[in-house]
Amino acid sequence: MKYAGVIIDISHEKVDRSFTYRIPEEMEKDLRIGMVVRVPFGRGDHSRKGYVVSISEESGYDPSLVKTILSVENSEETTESRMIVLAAWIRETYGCTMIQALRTVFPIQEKMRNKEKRRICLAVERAVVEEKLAGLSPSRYKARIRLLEALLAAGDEGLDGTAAARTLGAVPSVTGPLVREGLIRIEEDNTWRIPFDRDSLPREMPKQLNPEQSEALAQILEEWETDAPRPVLLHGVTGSGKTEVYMELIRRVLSEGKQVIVLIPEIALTYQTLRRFYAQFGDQVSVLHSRLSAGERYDQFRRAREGDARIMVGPRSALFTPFSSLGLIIIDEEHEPAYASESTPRYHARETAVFRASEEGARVVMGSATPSMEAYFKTCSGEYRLVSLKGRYEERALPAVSVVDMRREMQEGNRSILSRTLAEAMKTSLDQGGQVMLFLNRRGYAGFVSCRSCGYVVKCRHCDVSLSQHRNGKMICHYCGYETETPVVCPSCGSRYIGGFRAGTEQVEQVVAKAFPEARILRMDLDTTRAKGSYDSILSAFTTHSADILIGTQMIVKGHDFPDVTLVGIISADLSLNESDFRSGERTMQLLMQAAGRAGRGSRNGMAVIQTYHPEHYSIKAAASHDYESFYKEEISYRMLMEYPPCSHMLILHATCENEELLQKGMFFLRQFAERNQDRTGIRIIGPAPESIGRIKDMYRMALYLRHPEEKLLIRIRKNLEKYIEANTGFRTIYIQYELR
DNA sequence: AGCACGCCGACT
DNA sequence: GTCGGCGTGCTC
Repeated sequence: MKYAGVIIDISHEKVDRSFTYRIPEEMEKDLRIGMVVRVPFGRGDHSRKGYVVSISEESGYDPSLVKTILSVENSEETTESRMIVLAAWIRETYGCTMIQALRTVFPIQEKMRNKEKRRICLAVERAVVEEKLAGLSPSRYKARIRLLEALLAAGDEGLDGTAAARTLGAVPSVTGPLVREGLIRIEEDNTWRIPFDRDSLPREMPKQLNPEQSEALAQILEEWETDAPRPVLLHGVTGSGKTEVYMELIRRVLSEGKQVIVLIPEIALTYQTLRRFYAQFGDQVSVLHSRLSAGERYDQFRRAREGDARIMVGPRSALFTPFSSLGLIIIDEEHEPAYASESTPRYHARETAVFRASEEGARVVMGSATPSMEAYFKTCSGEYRLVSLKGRYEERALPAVSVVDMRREMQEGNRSILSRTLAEAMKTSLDQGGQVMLFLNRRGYAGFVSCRSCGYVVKCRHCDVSLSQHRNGKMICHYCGYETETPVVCPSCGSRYIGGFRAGTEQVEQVVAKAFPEARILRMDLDTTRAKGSYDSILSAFTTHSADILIGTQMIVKGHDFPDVTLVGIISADLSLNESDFRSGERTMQLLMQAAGRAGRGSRNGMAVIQTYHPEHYSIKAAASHDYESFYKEEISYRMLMEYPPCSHMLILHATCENEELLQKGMFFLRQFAERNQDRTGIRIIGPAPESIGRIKDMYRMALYLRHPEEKLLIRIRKNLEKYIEANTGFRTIYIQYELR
């Protein structure tokens, strides 16, 4: 006997979960997830529409109470059913409950529920209502009086149907008689708001593609002509004009009558991206971002569903736009970590986009100047098609990059954060009226220990990642849990100048202020941008040249163009290079290339200075010579050797618990459970180890890593783990998330 | 959401 | 008593 999990198509929170139904034998063969069925529901066994969200052998509910599916309503694919299939895939691949997956795919839950967003309005003159009110017995018609009085107070606007039902008890048994009497009217709201000011946005004609761009376009179209078009990776240096190629592709897809999703990595870029797309495509463009109100988000999804919008621009979540005939998904800056969700389900937008596209017969084009190892790896295996866009737009030269060896600075007696090369370059730039950006490529907290004389970094002997310094003086590996004492002298050269490496923006600001007392300095980090609007005000102050030097973290290198910037200084490439993460080399290369790309965007040529204790490292050399391919070759051999993704796959169990001891015990059992699968499957287990931030808000955090070349096998092991955790009450207070990479 | 059930005041 | 409005809880 087979059973189906069905979500009832009633818009209400309390039935927002799946109900088990028996599948009649004759349906067993054809029933699929996402299909619309009719099921008996509630006391009266009223026949209702429902969506099949799961199919299983067990009922998981008292079988004597389980009812049977009446019929298949619609075996055709609808937009909604396709989104349910997508949710089922997310659940299967990344590990979460169906409800969590559905919430991800239909992110505007509350508003989805009020499908017929109703308003209750008065249907007659106020005087008539007042007269009626006076005639009603106050003790008998409490609910009606309450409603009518509220309507009188509300005026022409009327009341929101759902809100009135909740606060005033305006349920059908109350409104029904009043509607029949003709006193009130229930209206459906049918206008939607546009979450941006259309009139402020300029319009422009399509730009002519240059020969490079035309060639790239031709290659992509050639791929699209094949029987099974592969996802395309458009690899083009910053400023090579990838957006123009996207525009041309979009124009073609629109002319086929299909729709387009444009993914961008973060909100900060939304407005300027929207501007460019609106200029070309006008009202067909819609946006989504997290600052929209629930109502605005809902309206954008509805505009998409009803064909009013045909291009959706937005972050990760825009991937779930309910287009009926999706033709193309564009993923801009494909390598950005923002595409990986950090909450359950931890889906990756790139993979999810490829899945959605393959289900719906759409194409995927992703672009980057510094592709992720994952995407580039897939172009090498032939799974994706690589299209390169060489040469910078309008022939602007890439900035000259010089790498400064900080060990040498130290030996020659300069112990300042600023090398002599950087200080001189800053002086020259400022003297010539240019602006300077100083970049701290730090992602939060860097706890590594290194030697300032020789550059030695304390690393894990098993995992080849940096160890992190803990409060108790121990050094810990965040992958395998390996522990060692913090060295007092450098094990490599014997120097005493070994210790935690810390450089904050404030510290840099002080040093710079001392060295360049006349320069106007702006600092941009989490502290200075906490207040609302300060982000934009700092950036615009710098754009208008009311400051000479901008010091900041990651946030200063994204998006904005500063034409007067002639020098970009990277204070220490080691900050990201020595992060305790196997991606540190990749991230460093990306950040450095991006930062260097900020210089010389205007008419003047730019220059970048990278300070480091590892001038020989391939990530730094590649960034300095703008040579992605040679970086890729080095990095992929490291990933291959260490069996890190994309050469192998990794299932990460993130566990959180208030009780540290219980957490450790639980993780120990999970490791044991995994070990029982080890001989048969050959998975490699690392950890458990504390997460890089071992405690947040009094919750302890640990991770366990399982590696295997086969993604499918890890998914199977995850399912077994889920069952094991479910069956053991000891895990009740431990919150576990899965991440698959 | 929509239905049943149970409570409570009003009226035969 | 009992009728009917009204609040509450449940639905595989």
